[in-house]
Amino acid sequence: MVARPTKAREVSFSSLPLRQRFFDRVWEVVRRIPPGRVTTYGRIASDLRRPKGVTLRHFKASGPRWVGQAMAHCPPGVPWHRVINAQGKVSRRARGDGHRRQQGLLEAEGVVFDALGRVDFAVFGWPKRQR
DNA sequence: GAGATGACGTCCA
DNA sequence: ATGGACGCCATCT
Repeated sequence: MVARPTKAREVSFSSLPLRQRFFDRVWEVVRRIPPGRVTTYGRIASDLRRPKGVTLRHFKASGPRWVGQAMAHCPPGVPWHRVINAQGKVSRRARGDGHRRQQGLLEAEGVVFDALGRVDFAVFGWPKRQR
């Protein structure tokens, strides 16, 4: 899949955007996260295979954000709420209050947030952190 | 078409 | 600990 120059709207049906392919892979991973566990955008990105044509540097810098984009466009049935940021917190949305709902869903699954709104990855992280 | 913006992470003061 | 700048670029205004 060669990254073809996207001339504004000419790509509507020419091919499934590279982005869509990547999103599919992300959702596949997120679906495997068990209830009551959480993982991070960066962890998912680094676990996924880097798309061809994307430099390591680029992927490292943008991968996590692409995962975030994938979460923003999740199809029904994907436990998007189990993905949080590397600081152990629920990421605030630029608009809306989805992050509140997210924390609520996690707490309903037994995930505990400390006073600073952080989750202990040693307890709730997925995959389970080895030590 | 130009400019701003991200459901992030890392580094440095 | 924590606050701010930066990288990177596809989308959205």
